[in-house]
Amino acid sequence: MVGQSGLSDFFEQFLQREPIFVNKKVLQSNYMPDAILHRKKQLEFLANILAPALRSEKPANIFIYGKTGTGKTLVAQHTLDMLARAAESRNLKIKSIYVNCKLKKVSDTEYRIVTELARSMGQDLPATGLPTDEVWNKFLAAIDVEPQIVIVVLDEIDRFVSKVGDEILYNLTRINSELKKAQVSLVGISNDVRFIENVDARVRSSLGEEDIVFTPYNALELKEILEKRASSAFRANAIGSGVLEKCAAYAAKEHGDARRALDLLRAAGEIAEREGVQHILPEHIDRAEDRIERDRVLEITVAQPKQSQIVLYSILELMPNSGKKIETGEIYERYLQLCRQTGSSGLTQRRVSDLIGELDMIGLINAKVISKGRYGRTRQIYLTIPDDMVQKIRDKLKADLEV
DNA sequence: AGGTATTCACATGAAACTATTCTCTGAGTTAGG
DNA sequence: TAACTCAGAGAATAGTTTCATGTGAATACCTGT
Repeated sequence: MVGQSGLSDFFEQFLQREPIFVNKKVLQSNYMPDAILHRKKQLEFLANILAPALRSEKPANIFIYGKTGTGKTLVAQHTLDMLARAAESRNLKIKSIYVNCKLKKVSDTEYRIVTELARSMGQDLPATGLPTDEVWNKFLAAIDVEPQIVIVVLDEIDRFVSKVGDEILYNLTRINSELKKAQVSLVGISNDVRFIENVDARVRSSLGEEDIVFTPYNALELKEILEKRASSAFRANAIGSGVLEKCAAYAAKEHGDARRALDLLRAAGEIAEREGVQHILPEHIDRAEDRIERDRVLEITVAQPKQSQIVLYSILELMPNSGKKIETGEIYERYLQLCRQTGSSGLTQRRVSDLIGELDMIGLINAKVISKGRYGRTRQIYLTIPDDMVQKIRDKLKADLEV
C-alpha cells in the first residue's frame, strides 16, 4: 500500500514526466490520415473509375479485394471524400453511401441492410414491421428525387453474402433500370478473394466490371507508414531505435496487416507509459504482442456460446493432471459431470465432438485426430493458450458458469 | 514370419427435430378529412 | 379512408439429436514353413 504522501508524490511524478503520447488517435484504426502511403496505384485507379461521376456519367461498378489491414477501406473513403469535395465545388450532385456489413447491427438480414441504405439517404424507418420490398421502394424513392449519382459502398460484403445470400446484390445491380433520374454505382469491398467466385453469375459480371487488388504491405512499406503516424502520435524522440523496424517485421509476418502494426505500436506505447519510462524500446513491442494475444484469447473465450465454454472449461480442468494430452472421451465425461452439477442435461457426444472441433478452429486448443490402433481412434488435444493464462481463463469461466 | 481379420473409440455425415428469429399479412386503431 | 401498429401465422435459421457409416493401426488369429 502506498501511503498518502507517497500517493501524492506519485501524482506529482506522473505530471513531471513528459507524456509519451501526443495524439493517440492517430494510431487508431479508424483514423484517416491526409496522405495514404504506398497505395498510389490503387488510389489512382479508383479515382479514374469514379471520375466520370463528375461529368454526370455513371461510373462502372467496382469490386475491391485484399486482406485485412491493407488499406481498402481507407482508400475507398479517401477517394470518395475527394470526389465529394470536387463535386461540391462544382455544384454537382454526387452522393456516397457507406455501409459496413460487418457491424452486427446491420449484417444479419437483407431487410436491415436495405434499411441502413435507406436511412443514409435520409429516410426514417422503423427497425421492424415493414415488408422488405416496401423498404426497397422507399430507398428507390429517396434516391430518385433528383438527377444525381449515388455511389454505394458495401464494406465486407463477403460477410453478409455468406449469411443472407446474393439477392440484394442482384437487386442493387439492376437498380438503375428502375430509376428515372438518378444513377447508382456499386463499390464492393471484400476480404476474401475467392468470394466473387461463389456469387451468382449475373451479379459477378455486373459487380466486377472493374476490380482492384490490394496486395499486402511489405515490411519496408509498413515501416514507412508507422514512421509517418508515429511522428504525429508520439512526442519527438519517444521511440527508441529499432522499434518501428521490429513492429513492422512482426506485422509483415502476418500478411502485412497495417492495422495490426498500429495496434502493436499503440499497445507498446501504453506499456511504456505505464512503466514510466521515457522511450519505447523494442522489448516493449514483444510485451505488446503478448498482451494483444492475451486480450484476443480472453475476448474469444468470453464470446463463446455457453456450451462451448463448458467444454473448454472441462479441458482446462483436465489439462494439468493428465500430463500434456487428453482425449475426447475424458473431456466428455468431465463435461457431463459438470452438467450434472449444474443440473443441466448436457449435449450428446456427437455435438461435443463438433464443439471440440470448433475450439480447434478458433485456435484455443490444438486437436489432432490420431489412431491408437486396437484402442480406437480419437482426438488428441493440447492447449495453445500460454500456461500463465490458463489459470486466469479457468477462473473467469468458473465465475461465468457458476460451477 | 507373414498375412488377414477384428476391434476399439471415436470421427464424420446426413437427416430430422426444435426453438428462436424474421418477415409479412390482416385485423384493429388512430387521425385527419 | 389512409396510415399506422401489433399480434400471430408461416418461413428461415441455428443449434442439436438421432441414426448410420467410416477409419487407422495395434492386436488377435491363422497358415504354411
